[in-house]
Amino acid sequence: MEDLDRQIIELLSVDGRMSYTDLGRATGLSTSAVHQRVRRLEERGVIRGYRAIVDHDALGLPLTAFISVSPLDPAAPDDVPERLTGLGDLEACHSVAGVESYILKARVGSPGDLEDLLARVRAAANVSTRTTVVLSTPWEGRPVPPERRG
Amino acid sequence: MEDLDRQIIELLSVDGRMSYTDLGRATGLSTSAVHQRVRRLEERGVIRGYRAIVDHDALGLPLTAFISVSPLDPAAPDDVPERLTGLGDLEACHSVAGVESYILKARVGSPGDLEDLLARVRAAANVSTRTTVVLSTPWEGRPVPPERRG
DNA sequence: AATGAAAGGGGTCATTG
DNA sequence: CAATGACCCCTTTCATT
Repeated sequence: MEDLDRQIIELLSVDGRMSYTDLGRATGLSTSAVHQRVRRLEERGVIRGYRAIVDHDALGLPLTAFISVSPLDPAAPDDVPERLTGLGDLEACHSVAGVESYILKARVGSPGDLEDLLARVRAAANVSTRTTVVLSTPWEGRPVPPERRG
Repeated sequence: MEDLDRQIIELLSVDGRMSYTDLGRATGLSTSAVHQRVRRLEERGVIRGYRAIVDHDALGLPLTAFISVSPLDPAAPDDVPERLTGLGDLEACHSVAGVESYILKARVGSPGDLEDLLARVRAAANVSTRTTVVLSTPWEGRPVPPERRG
């Protein structure tokens, strides 16, 4: 990973809509050179896409929760992620090393919606759940800068 | 929140670099109408920014972990988030209702880096930690669609 | 609040070094 | 792999409704 690529990634992590012209000015490359590098980063899967960062409160989804999941039948084949896909309200699904098997991140509108979601999760994947409600989020989604080599 | 705004937000959540022209085509609005709406969504703070989504493996940060944090001195003023800001490697900090006080999300390069980070977290905020290592991430950062009204 | 037009700048590609 | 130049499309603004 070249230094120029890391610079470009860092800039696009902070402002995903920055123009190739501005990226060029910031990196000392021409517009088309930057464009070429970005295309290659996208093709290689280093840059996976671009997203608008949205305020969940404004969207009517003020309640965030982490749901830890344990399969009830340890003998059953583990297809929990597949069963939870398309359930809605779930932003992430991590397989973890710990007491439980998965950690889910949920965004809902109200405690009632969370109650509904938990019922749907348990039913869809045959699991028990342990839920941790988020009270506030001092910071989130902060881009972790790419590793620098000495 | 109007339906057109929700449509625009959904489109920009999936492709944060979509052009105003394409947004117009997708929503049936003129380019300038879309542009005006996006500007207002940004000004109101509904759209908080745009980010490139980056593959952490490719950046040399293949190890993700959730760190649950408990203050050692419950009498001390709670400024954990401030103390952890700028520590690096931390992507998020949530204040939570549960046995522990905070959940942190970390991205590091190796178990050794995680060990270092945990020491820094404990020292900086005077806390004990409980860490859950992520083994794999079936999905993450999936945009939760804005609430639809019946 | 949306439209359409006009002016300027950026994206895109082929070519060259 | 980067730079240049040309062309086209998009962005941006403004007057109009």
